[in-house]
Amino acid sequence: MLNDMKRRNTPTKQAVLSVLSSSTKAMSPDAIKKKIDVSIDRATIYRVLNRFCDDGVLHRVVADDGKQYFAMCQKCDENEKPLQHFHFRCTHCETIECLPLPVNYTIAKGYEVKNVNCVLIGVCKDCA
Amino acid sequence: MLNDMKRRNTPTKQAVLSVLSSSTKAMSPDAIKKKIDVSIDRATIYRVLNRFCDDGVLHRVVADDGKQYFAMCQKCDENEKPLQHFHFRCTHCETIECLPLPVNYTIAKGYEVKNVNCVLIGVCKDCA
DNA sequence: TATATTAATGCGATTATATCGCATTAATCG
DNA sequence: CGATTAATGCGATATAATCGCATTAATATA
Ligand SMILES: [Mn+2]
Ligand SMILES: [Mn+2]
Ligand SMILES: [Zn+2]
Ligand SMILES: [Zn+2]
Repeated sequence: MLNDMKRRNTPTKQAVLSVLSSSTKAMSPDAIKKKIDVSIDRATIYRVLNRFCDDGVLHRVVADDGKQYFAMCQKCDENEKPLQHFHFRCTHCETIECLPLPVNYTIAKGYEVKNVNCVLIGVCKDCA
Repeated sequence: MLNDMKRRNTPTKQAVLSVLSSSTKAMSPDAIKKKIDVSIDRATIYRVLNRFCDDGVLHRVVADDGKQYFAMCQKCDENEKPLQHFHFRCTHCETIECLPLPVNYTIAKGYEVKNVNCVLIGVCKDCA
């Protein structure tokens, strides 16, 4: 937990985590909502996802379609930094996946990189 | 020109190009609009920018704020592919710049990368 | 130069994503 | 059980971007 606010365990949070942990892909709030049987308010979904990101449970990718996608963090527990990796958006099956491909860069002196948001766009191996 | 549709030369297009060619940064449609003296409709700005992207005159970056930014293409004339490079969004001065830093990746076999959208987020050298 | 063609524009409406305020509900703890 | 307050539902709101359509004007042609 990066945030010290007390969190409560709720069915909504459990359901969201359940959906994302059983997915190999990053998912949009709407796609997550659709995967949950019971009706959950849109605003609640967003708030749950944002809190999980704050807490380092999930990470967020903004794709080139301007939308947010969420996925489980792998190395986020432990005090390790979350692994910065590329994402892949397949224009055919319209999915976004976390690639096991770290983002490497050698940036000019003076810049301070705090975060990255990197998406490769094309056709995934399942659709090729 | 990647597109064979006949384009007409208009004051709006000239103004947009003038603004972007005198900027080292990628700019949002709204920022571009503000830099132009005469009033131009929002929809027109978007259409002009989209056409320029289609024609390979400009390229588009979607930042992690979900917004679109536009910048001149360097290697887009000629029949060369446009250079795929990282961008940098400074959270302090709120600008987005094209970095002279190519995006390199070795992706698993089967994937076909058609485009990239890569943004590094942090504090730029002018703000550090 | 005058006229025809149609790309480009202005304007309003529309779509879509995401957030916010506030009253209510319910998780947690003593 | 009762108190505290995090979490939720609902409606309103903010913002980005696009679309339909009538009008304007850039360009080509006579
Ligand atoms: Mn990821
Ligand atoms: Mn660029
Ligand atoms: Zn695919
Ligand atoms: Zn800066």
